[in-house]
Amino acid sequence: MRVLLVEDEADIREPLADKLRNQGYTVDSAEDGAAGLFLGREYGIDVGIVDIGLPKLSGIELIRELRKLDKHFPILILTARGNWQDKVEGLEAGADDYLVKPFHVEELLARLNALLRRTGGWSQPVLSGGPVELDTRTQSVTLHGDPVELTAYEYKVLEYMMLHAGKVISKTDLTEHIYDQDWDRDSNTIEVFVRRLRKKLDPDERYKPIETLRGRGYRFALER
Amino acid sequence: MRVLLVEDEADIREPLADKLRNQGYTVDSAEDGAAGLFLGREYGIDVGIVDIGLPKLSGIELIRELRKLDKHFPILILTARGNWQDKVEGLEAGADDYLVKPFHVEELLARLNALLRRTGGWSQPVLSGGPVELDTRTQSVTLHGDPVELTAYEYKVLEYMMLHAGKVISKTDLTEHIYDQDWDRDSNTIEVFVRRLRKKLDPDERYKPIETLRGRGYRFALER
DNA sequence: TGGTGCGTTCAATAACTGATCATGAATCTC
DNA sequence: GAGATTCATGATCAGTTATTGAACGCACCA
Repeated sequence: MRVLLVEDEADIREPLADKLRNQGYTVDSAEDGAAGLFLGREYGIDVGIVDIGLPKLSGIELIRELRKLDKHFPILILTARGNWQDKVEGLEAGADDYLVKPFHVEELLARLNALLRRTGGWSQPVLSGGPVELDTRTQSVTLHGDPVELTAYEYKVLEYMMLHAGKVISKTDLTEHIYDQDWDRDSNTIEVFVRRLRKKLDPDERYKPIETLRGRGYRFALER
Repeated sequence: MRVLLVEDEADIREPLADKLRNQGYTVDSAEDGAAGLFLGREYGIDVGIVDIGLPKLSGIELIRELRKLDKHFPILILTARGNWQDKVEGLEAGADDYLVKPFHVEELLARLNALLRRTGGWSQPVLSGGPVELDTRTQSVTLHGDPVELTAYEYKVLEYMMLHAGKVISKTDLTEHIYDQDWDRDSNTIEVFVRRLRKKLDPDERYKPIETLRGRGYRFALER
């Protein structure tokens, strides 16, 4: 899950980004609207958190621009206390929910989850495909009901694949959704993770949960 | 268990806060409604004790604001003798119980416990996971039915983990919920507590009640 | 005032994980 | 079918993170 966080106050942005990463999200953060727009356009963002009062390009304008670019990931806006006009304007511009500052990080997380669930990002908290089940709440994975130990990155790769089960996922998609910054193109890290996942999820090579589509990417089998 | 205590009279607030800490609660106290609102929104509060007659923002307003922010932790209000309107208004605003001043600390504690039990703050008074059981009422822990002696902080760590059994709990989560002020320290205190807990709860390393998720945190095993 | 308990800190080691490399297999292009 | 791409795979490495035993120091109590 890749989050775009656009907030000018470092005191809010940094700890929030930390917390989000902590929760397993991949975070792109920007301190002004222009940078936010760039990130939102360049990367495959899954959900946005946007402060309304931003330098360079206001949050409202940022959202309008993103929507104009056909970027329809859900957006949660942050508004200062009492500025309810901002809130209304933001929602009209295409935001999906709002939160009044100051807020507690826990609250934002709850809202974010609710938003993702509502908009179908996480349609269900438990994703399943054949014998493998992934619970996004506990970040745990089971194979035939038995727990499977995954490392942080293995989990991220699998989560993204299962979230888009049945769809072809290119390696750049994966890298983009999994790493905070851009990454070396000529590294086979993803292949290695896929290899490890296959080994853990299908040791006998019977279910083949992850197909390879040469030249295009991978696909997580829908059902079996 | 983190309590938000909002009371302007220091003569009542301070000893009460002490007593609560004494009982194992983590206490955030504020002397006016505005500060209370800030704390209530900033921290992950589990239960609130709010005086109705507060400066800056009345107890009633405070409760309304908190509820508006989707903060649904149970709240116990304190009202002056005879002001039964306050009581009614408070309950209407979203409080869950009330206590008339002056009161005995013991009485408040009893009410608080009853409230927590009733509202499911402690969904159950006894949390269990595998061979270990934790009774929040007596703050006692048993392993296979045999009592286990824990220090105050060991207990807090365990309680928080068991309250969120199955979920990944980062070390920052733990520090935030366990210490009154979240001072970010770059120390390994949490690791040490986890170590001591493991030693006491699973001396033979057979049940592994506390899993480590490297880079992510810890997880208390759901069942075994 | 000396002892005890407990939270914290320190330091050394152990374990893990993400990245990389090297090599071989599969598939595509011409 | 030869050569080029792309992917698979096992091994290894270096940096990070967790574990662990011990010691420290403060508060409390007798």
